[in-house]
Order: sequence, then structure tokens, then C-alpha cells
Amino acid sequence: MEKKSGPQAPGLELAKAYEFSSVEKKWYASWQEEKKFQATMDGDKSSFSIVIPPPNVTGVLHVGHALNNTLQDVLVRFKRMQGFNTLWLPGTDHAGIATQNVVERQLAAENINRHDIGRRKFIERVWEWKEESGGQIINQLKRLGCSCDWDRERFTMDEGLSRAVREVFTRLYDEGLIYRGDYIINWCPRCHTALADLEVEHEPTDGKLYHIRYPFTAGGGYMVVATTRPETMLGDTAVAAHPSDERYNGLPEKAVELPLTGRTIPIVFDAHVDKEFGTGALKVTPAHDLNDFEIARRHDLPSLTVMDESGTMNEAAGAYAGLDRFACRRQVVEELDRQGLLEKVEPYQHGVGHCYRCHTVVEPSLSKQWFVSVKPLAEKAIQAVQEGRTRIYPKTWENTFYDWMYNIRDWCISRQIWWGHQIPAWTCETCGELVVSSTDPDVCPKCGSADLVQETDVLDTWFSSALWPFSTLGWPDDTRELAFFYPTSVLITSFDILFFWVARMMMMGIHFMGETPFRDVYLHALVRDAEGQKMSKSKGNVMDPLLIMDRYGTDALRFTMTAFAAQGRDIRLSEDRIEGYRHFINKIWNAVRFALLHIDANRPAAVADIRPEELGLQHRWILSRTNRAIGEVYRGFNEYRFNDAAHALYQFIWHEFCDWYLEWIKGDLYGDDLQEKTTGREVLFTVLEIIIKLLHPITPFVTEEIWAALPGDRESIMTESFPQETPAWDNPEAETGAALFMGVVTGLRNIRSETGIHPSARVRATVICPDAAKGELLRQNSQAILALARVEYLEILAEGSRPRGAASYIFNEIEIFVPLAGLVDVAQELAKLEKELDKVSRQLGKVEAKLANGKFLANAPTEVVDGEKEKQQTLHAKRAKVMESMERLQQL
RNA sequence: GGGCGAUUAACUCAGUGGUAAGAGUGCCAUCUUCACACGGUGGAAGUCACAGGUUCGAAUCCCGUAUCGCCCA
Repeated sequence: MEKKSGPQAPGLELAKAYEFSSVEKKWYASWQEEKKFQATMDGDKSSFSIVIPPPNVTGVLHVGHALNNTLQDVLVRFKRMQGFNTLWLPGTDHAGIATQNVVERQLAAENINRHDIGRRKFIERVWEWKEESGGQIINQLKRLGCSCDWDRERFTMDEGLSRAVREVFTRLYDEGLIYRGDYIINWCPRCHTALADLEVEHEPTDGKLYHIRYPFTAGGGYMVVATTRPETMLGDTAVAAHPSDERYNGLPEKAVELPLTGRTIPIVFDAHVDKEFGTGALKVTPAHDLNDFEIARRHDLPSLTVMDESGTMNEAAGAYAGLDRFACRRQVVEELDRQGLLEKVEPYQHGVGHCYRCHTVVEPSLSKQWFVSVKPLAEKAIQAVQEGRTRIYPKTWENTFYDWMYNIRDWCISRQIWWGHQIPAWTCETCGELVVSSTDPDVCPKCGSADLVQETDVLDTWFSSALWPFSTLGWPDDTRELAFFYPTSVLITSFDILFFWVARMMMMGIHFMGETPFRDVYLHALVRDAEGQKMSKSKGNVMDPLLIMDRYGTDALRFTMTAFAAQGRDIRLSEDRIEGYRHFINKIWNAVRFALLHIDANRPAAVADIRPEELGLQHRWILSRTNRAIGEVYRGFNEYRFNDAAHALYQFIWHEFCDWYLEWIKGDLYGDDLQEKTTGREVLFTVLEIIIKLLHPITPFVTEEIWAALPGDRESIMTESFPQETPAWDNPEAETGAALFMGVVTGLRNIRSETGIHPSARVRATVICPDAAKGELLRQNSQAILALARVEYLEILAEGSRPRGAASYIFNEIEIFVPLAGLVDVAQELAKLEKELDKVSRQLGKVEAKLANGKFLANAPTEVVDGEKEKQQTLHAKRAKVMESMERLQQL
């Protein structure tokens, strides 16, 4: 990194407003070049590690990523400054279905489909696409300032991770935790693949409930069944009713004729049928419905698949073969109606499953798939959370986690697409043996035949993501990285992938590493638009973080994200807020400009050995407040209360450091007293350095730029140590004193403003302060009062006659007067005082009621009771003053 | 149907038993005062959703109601 050289630049050489654009580019390049993000593995230090939630390789940065990665970077920079071996491991996932869709669209533009070019060529095309345009999100993360160790960037399809996937698959298979079988799964007729239950989004849909008559085979009459999917009747193999349902008990016939097909199907009785629903009779379509499938198993019914993989009716659908499922539905209904078999059609709202990738209506289908038996794995994960080996923040999510884990169902992991980890299972064409192996087998271990054919399905992308915390660190090899960085310190992610990803990582991590993959999980909220709507491309309400960074700067975006990251509530993002924080960045910039006007080029400005007891009130106060700010930031970051840290900084920097301290010391800095000047400069720069360091994790760019502009030769702020509290700086007395000083200044300003005294006019003022010590304190700081309140002559008395015809302000037991040379507006002053009296009386009433309550005195802690007593005294005194003032005014 | 969360200033939100309810934005007034108009100063603004309870003390804990949102089935 460039070091500063030559004489220090005076503050005025800094631009008047912070210009982020060039600064951001310059410093990110410098950090990368200097390898500032590289993880260290120093045996003497503790480790802090985070694995990034890998964004889709097809992804582009959205505000959710901006939030997620800002928070990670804040923690990583904070911990790095604290001297940990810090690793933030970045990467992307291969997003099987999404990526395949992208490349298929490209092919479609060339009028070919993937089957035209075959699997091998298609995979090549995907890799080509990945090399060219995949992973643009990585550059966008850099734009956001992320300090990931880019040398360790991983991809779920790269060689090492693929080896981990095979190893895990093989071991789970050998342990009996992976199995293959025929079950009902969710099929996406557009993506042509099975989906896990989680990957189906149920949406309330206005459909229809069709009541269909199934005639008895003999004796006349019919049963009425109700269905929302009449086209599936072509695959019915039974009708079912509840065993205790009197409507269907003792039927003379135990079979019905399935309309439109001429087939005869039995009536079965099953306790799982809902007597209340429709007519209490259920059509049973084992190949196209999960519940029906289970009924069929219990009653040994055959299954009949009537659709193909595109949702088109197949030969088994007879006359309807070749029709799309929805066209078929219309024709079936028409035909039933024509034959007088359609009893009625009712409007009906029900949940319909949609593919989470392409939003096509999912078709439950009977199919041979691979599954993970997750129950045993889930138990261990539940235990880990119960025992606190992994802590979930905010804690409210623990219940959701348990609930889902207790009710977990087996996980369908096979996908009928080409882009992904091909399942490491082979079938021997000679003897039919199924071989599962982490390495490609040459011959069948059973019969020795070389005629082995690999399973064509690939694994769910989440299967490889589930291994991310250890596969990225080199597993299955026993690496130094694993020793240093596993388990990782914290996982920061959005709550909506708690099940998809977090839970699965927990299960896999515990199973294969023997230890939970992260100590803490911090789940942040979703970013919504200003109206609280979820942002989506179709709604057109997405906010592009890249545009925001163009307009307001990266630091402003990052500060906004940090300030908004309160636990447990969604974030409504609006540009107004971002603009507000850009102003804050600019405020900091200008505070630094001011400070740099007062540097002495020949000596370091900040000093290490400050002796607070020798300093004036302003310095003792700001040091005490600085300590508090350090504590709040520290706690905020450590407890994942990011908004607390951001607000503490905002409040401290703007409203204490800038509004009061800088104004307060201007007298010293511009004055003639060399000692005061030097002291002011030293404390100013000491506090300023701390502020810049405290801010660095949130706003890395502006702080690095400022750091370089501060006096002295400096390395990057990234490797400076994070500020710590200095116990000797704590000074409650100075804080009380400063509050008194500020109260008087504010009182004077209030009088000026309320009575319309022009800001540039100098006035005379009298302060009556009965307490000698407080009076002395005000006297010591009277020069600053003169300057801050624009007073030319200030009289501080313990007692004395109140000036007549003066505007007044009462601050606790202190009275402030500004004579107005007969110009005082009596009515206005009286109104003000009356309002004040009312307020004080009400407060006093409350306090006195409390103190009159024996139970309060008996039960409340002493500090609280003492506090109330003190409050009573000041309020009492204040009320007396206000009343006196009113009397005086009335005499005028 | 089950579960979770929210309801505090005009808006967006902090605040989980205790010392006089806070912030940002917006609003009103005023000031181009020598870091900053991306600014300064002063000000107005709250029945803490509603109804009950526990407690010396409730925005905070408990019960119920209403409205909104999310998850699961």
C-alpha cells in the first residue's frame, strides 16, 4: 500500500465534500494487491472464520446480498483488527436448475436443445458459460468492499468439492442413510426434474372442486367423489371411504366403474379418508398423489401413471393421450358433463404447489428417486442446538428450527438434469448389481463385468451446499485449514434458507466432522421495499445495490444496512435513509477536514499518555464519552446487535463529537494559549483516531482514505488494532458537569431563538446558580459559553435580584436571564412559563405519588428510591422558580 | 387448520420490569457565523393497537380481542 510521503496535506486540500467514487476503487485495489484479506494461521492466535453463503453462480447482487455480506464484512474486519486469525471464505454454488435453465435458453436461441448436443457437450457449454459470464456477483461483492480471502474462492462444482460430495454420498449409502426407491415426489414438468418438498411453493389458488359420479358396477346408483384435478381420474385404481362412514358401509357392491375408461375399480375402506371432505368418498390415484399412494400401499392397489415427464397425458390415458394435463382436464370435464356424470362444480380455493425455480405447477408423480434418510441426522442437530453447541440468533428462530426438524421427511436428492454432481452409482448391465463408489469402478465387484452404466441423475445443489463449511476447507483430507477454522465462528444468513441450508449443514457437519459447523448462527431479516413489499423483478420494486453505490457510495449503503439490521424484524429500505447516511459520511469527512486545519506538521498529533485529571472539562467529558462509544460498538458487534453499534457511532460522532466537542474546543484551537492549543489538538486527534477505527468495519473506504490523510506515516487501517476502553477515561463527574454546561448553553440559545434575537447579535446574560460548585464550574467554562451561545457578557451569581424585563429559562435549579431592554413580550413569555409549570407539576405529582407509596419505598431498590427523591427536589425547586418568574412578569 | 412475529411521533424504526418514552427522515422557524447548506441553532409532534390482569412500579410480563405479515400443513 502507498505510504504517505512528504509534508502533511493541510485540511483544506481535502475536497469540501467526500468523493467516494475514486476512493473506493483505489483502496480496494490496494488491499487486494497487498493481500490484506489473506487468512493467517498463527498458532498463537485464536481463529475467527466465516464461510460465505455461496450465491448462485448465475446471480447478480441484490439488496439481500448487500445486507448479508455487509454484516459478514463488518464482523470480519472487526475481528481482524482484534488480531484473530481471520478467514472469510468466499465462493459460489453451481445452482443446478437455474444454471441449466440459463444455458438452455442460450441453446434455444440457436434453435437447438440440450438433447441435440448430448450430455457431454452440454456440460462443456455450461462450463464455457461459467468461465465467461458466471460469477459476476463476485466482482459485485468486491465493489461492496468485502474482505474475503479471494485466493481461497471455491465453487461447489470444483474438483475438491466434488470429491467431498462423492465421499459423503458413498459413506451415507454404506451406512444405509441414502436409499433409492419408488415414491411420490414433486415433479416439475418444465424443468423435467424431481424437487424436494422444500422446493415447492404452495400458493392459494382459486380452483374448482369437481363432484364426479362413479357408477356401481351393478345394482344401479353411483358414488360421488370430489376432486380438484379431474384429469387424474384416468389413473384411478380405487375409490376409498372411511370404514366408519355409514353412507358407504354395507354397500351391496364393492366396485365401481371408472367413467371414460371402462375399467372397474374396487372400493376400499381406509381410516385416513376425511369423512368431512366433499362426499367422504375419495378417488385413489396412487401414481399422482402422495396420500393416494399411501392408501394404495396399505391396500395393495396397483399404480397407473397417466402423464409423461412434460405433463402430457400418455398412452395409459387412452383417448386423451397426447393432451396437455390442463387441456385434458377441460375435455374430461366436458365429457363427464355430457354423460351426466358431473354432479356439480364448486369454486374452491386450495394450495397449489409451484416449482420454486420456474413457477410451473408441480405434478406429484410416482418415480424412482434417491433419498436421504434424515431423521437420525436431524436428531443430532436438534441436540446440538438444545445443548447450546450452536446458538441461533435471534433465539426465536430456535422453535421454528426444532419444529421443522422434528417433523422432517426424507430428502429427495436426485434431480433429472445434467448440470450438477452426477450420482456416483453404477448399474451392472450384466448382473444388475448396484455399485456405489467414491471412485469410478472399472468392473462389477459381484460378477466382474466391465459393463457398468452410471446413474444419469445429478444431486440436488443443496446436497453440495450442505457440505460447504468443511468441503471448502479441504475435507476429506485432514488439512491445516480444518484444524484452524472448523468449526466456523458464525454463519450469517437470511432466515428463509434456515431449512434449505442451515439445517442441512448442521446435519452433515455433525455427521462427518463430529462437530457442529458453526458456533453461532445469525439470521437476519428480509429486505423489503419502502412499502413493506418483498422485492421482486416481476413487481418492479427491486432496488439495485449497484446503482445505490453509484449514487450514494458504498459506505453509505453499508452504514444503512448495518443501522437497519435490528434483530427479528424485516427491513424496509428507502433511498431517503441511504441519503441520510451519506450525509453522515460527509459529516465525518468534514470533521476530519476541520481537525486537519489544526495539525502541526512536525509532531504526531495524537498522544498515548493522556492524563485526564489534568485536562479541562471538555476533554475529560469527550474521553469519557469515547469510552462509552467504544463499549457500545464492541458489544453491538459481539452480540450481533449491529444496529446498536451503528446508532451508537452515529449519535456519538454527530451529536457529541461534532455538535459539542468540536465547537467547545474551537476557542482553544484558535486562541493564543499555546498550552491549551496543544492539549486541544492532542485530545482531538486521539479521539479522532479512535472514531475512525471504530467506524472502519462498517465504512471501510472513507476511513481508509481519512487514515491516510492523518498525520504521520501510516499503514492500512485494516491492520490497526481495534480501540479498547481506557478505564482511566471514565468520568461520570465530567459527564454531569458537561450536562450542566450544555444545559446553560441550550437555555441561552432557546431564549435567543424564542425571542427572535438575531443569530449574529451579541447579548448580555445573567445566570443565577445557587450551588457554589456548579457556579464555579460554569465560571471556569464561561469563555466557551460566551462563544457557543453568542453572549458578550455573562454574569454568574449565586443569588441576586432577577433582572426586570428579561426573558428567562429555567434549567433545574438554575435560572438564566437575557435582558431585552423592554422588548420582552410578556404574553408570550407567560404562555411559555405556564406550559412549563404544567409539565413540571405533572411530573412532580407522579414522583410524589410514588414516594408517598409505602410499598414503593419498601420494595424498590435504594438507587431507584434515591433517584426519585432527588428528582422530587429538583422538580420542586424548578416549579418554585417558574412560579417566581411568572409573578415577576405579571408585575411588569 | 397449526405455529411465529408485528402494532411506539406524520413516516421508518430502536427500546423486554425501574431514574422524566428515544433516533433518523419529514415538518415549522431561523441563520450563507471562519469543517460541513450533504450544514448550524431552536421548536412542534406520542392514550406506546384495544380491553383486562400480575407488580411498589408495565411500552416491556400474563390472558383475551382486533388488524397486518410470514412459515408450515
